[in-house]
Amino acid sequence: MQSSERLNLTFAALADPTRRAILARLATGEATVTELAEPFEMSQPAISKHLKVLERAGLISMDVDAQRRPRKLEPKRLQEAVDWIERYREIFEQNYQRLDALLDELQAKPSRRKQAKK
Amino acid sequence: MQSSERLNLTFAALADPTRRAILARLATGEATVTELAEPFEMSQPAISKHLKVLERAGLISMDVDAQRRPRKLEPKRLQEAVDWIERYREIFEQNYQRLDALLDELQAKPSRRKQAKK
DNA sequence: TATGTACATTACCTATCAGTTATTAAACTA
DNA sequence: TAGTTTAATAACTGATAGGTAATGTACATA
Repeated sequence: MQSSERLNLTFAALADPTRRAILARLATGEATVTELAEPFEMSQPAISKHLKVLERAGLISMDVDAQRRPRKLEPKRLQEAVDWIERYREIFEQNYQRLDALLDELQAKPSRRKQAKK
Repeated sequence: MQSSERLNLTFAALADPTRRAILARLATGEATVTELAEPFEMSQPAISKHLKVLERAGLISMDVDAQRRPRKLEPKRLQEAVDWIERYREIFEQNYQRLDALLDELQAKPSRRKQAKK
């Protein structure tokens, strides 16, 4: 799968509060579907759907234990998401610092700041 | 707005490749709608809609310059998104390290690893 | 072997999303 | 002032998301 496609799935998966809560729970350790469903006022199939979304995004994986299907967190895709954001945030911060320096320099000389382009 | 609601909007906004490309462009500096639309095979209203999604999420903001409406990046919400992810990734990594240590310890004694619960 | 448990799958509904074309508004320019 | 540029808005469409209830399936156990 393409990196861009993976990011689509990852960010879409993270956009739902139920799914974020499931990930938060799984950060503390494996859990079965019943355990994961317990805190929510939602049907079991609804939780299974959310789990499928998380699985397609590669954020969690499944084990098999008799009729139980414990899920666990897969942090790799979380890291990819962070990496994407950080890259652009850093470029921006650099520009911002350059802009700041420029504004400081202009202020040192007779001020022309805040003047609109005419 | 609630923190959870903000994360919903932020991650949903990041889930679209066009919107991520717009953010990437804005990381290098301000740009008008026409400039932002140029790389895409998409109508101007479509881009305006994407910008509205990014704006609602607080990821960008708008200036006014005559009939132009230059947008710029607002990195605060990007940071919030990173913070959310990192929190749970870290908890997980800690557990993972504990698990590793436990497995090492078990391996030092007569091995019972990989035995399924019966 | 019959029953209960854990979970997946299916069919369905409604709301939202991502795009379109057409139109409108505001500001610059010849 | 007439025409052009920049961008927003409205109305429409098809696809997808998130939920439901009903059903099916695999396994454990009495």
